[in-house]
Amino acid sequence: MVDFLKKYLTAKTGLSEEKVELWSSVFSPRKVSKNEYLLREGEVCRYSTFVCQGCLRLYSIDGKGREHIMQFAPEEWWVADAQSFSDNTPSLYFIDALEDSEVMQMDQQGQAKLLKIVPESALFYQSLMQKRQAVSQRRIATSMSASAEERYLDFMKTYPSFIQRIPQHMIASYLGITPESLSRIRKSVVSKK
Amino acid sequence: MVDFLKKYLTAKTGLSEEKVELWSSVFSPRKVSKNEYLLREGEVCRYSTFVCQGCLRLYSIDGKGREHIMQFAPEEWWVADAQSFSDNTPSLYFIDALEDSEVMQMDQQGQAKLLKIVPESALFYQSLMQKRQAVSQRRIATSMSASAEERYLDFMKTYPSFIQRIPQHMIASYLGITPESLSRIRKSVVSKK
DNA sequence: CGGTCTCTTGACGGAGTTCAAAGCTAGTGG
DNA sequence: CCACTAGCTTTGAACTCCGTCAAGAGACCG
Repeated sequence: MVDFLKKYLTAKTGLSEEKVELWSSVFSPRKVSKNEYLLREGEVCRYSTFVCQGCLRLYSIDGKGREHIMQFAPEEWWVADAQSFSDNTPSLYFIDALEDSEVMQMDQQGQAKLLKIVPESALFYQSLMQKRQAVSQRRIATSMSASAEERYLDFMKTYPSFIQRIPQHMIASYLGITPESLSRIRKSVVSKK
Repeated sequence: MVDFLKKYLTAKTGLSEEKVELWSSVFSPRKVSKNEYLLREGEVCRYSTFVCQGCLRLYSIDGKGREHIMQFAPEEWWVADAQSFSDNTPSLYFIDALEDSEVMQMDQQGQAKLLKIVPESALFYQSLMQKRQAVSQRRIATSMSASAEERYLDFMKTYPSFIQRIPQHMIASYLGITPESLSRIRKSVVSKK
């Protein structure tokens, strides 16, 4: 579990073994079983979470009680409500596990300590944040310009591995459509081929 | 123009006069006339821009030739394609001026220099980035859960000052609806009151 | 097995788009 | 300083995509 994180950090940052060792030392392993929550709306997000095994999701629930999935997080993904994590403000989001999962978690003190002992980490997290922002921007543009079918095809192309293991109705929620619509879209996509 | 930036930095960061002086020293003033471009799709975004006077917009153009506005930037706002700016990759976006404007710009070298001479700036930009991300997340959730009318009312509540000076069809573009729809929504909102 | 959760299918309705045209407004040049 | 044009906003009518509601078929788990 720790090894998975170390391997990831080495691959992504190219830092020395000692640095990677220090970096991963601020994380604690944790097992999360399916349907277990890591964060609920109204709570403060205490951890930045790295997924070693399994799959999590980040989502909100709107005024009409409907779920809207913002992010899926399988192996090698990070999840947190960054705003809540760094400002200690109550989160608007939920995080839970779609499968039995193994994760590594860092709290705020850990983050602060990490910045001191491995200053390079700041750059890494900044670039991570930037990529996340780029994805969000793209998603906004797509939700405005593309039809439900185009969005589904785009999703399949971008995250082909997600199709296998994530339930249809959750993909629908991510795409901003109903499960019924997604079912019809899939049918029509297949028949077109 | 420089003074406007200094005043802003002092208010936002509470740093000393000398630090603010150093900070603003990495910026260059620039006048942008209405409809002038600061960035086009395919170009690298060379500057992080702070608006002192006027109003800019950040938008994309989709495959069908339609504009989708991602952000308006009046006084005291920052605009840039952060991804392109830091990675030197071609941007997917356009930035242009809705009004004759005065801005302060910092390039990558300036940013690097700034980090050395005013380390506190890193925290500031990180938090800026985080807020931007929070706004994007919220916008995604809203675009999935709310009707066009709800989105318009939400926009009016969140950015009341924009209504006065930004053309309707651009607000429609920001909201992801057609100008015709926005016109009808406005009519119905007025008649309800 | 039995019950719950997930996916599919059908019929219908409604929010928003598209296309077309007409009024308004504001900027420009003579 | 007025006249003219180009762009912005409004309005109408027809259409379309997707949501809603309802019901049935599978699949998974205790």
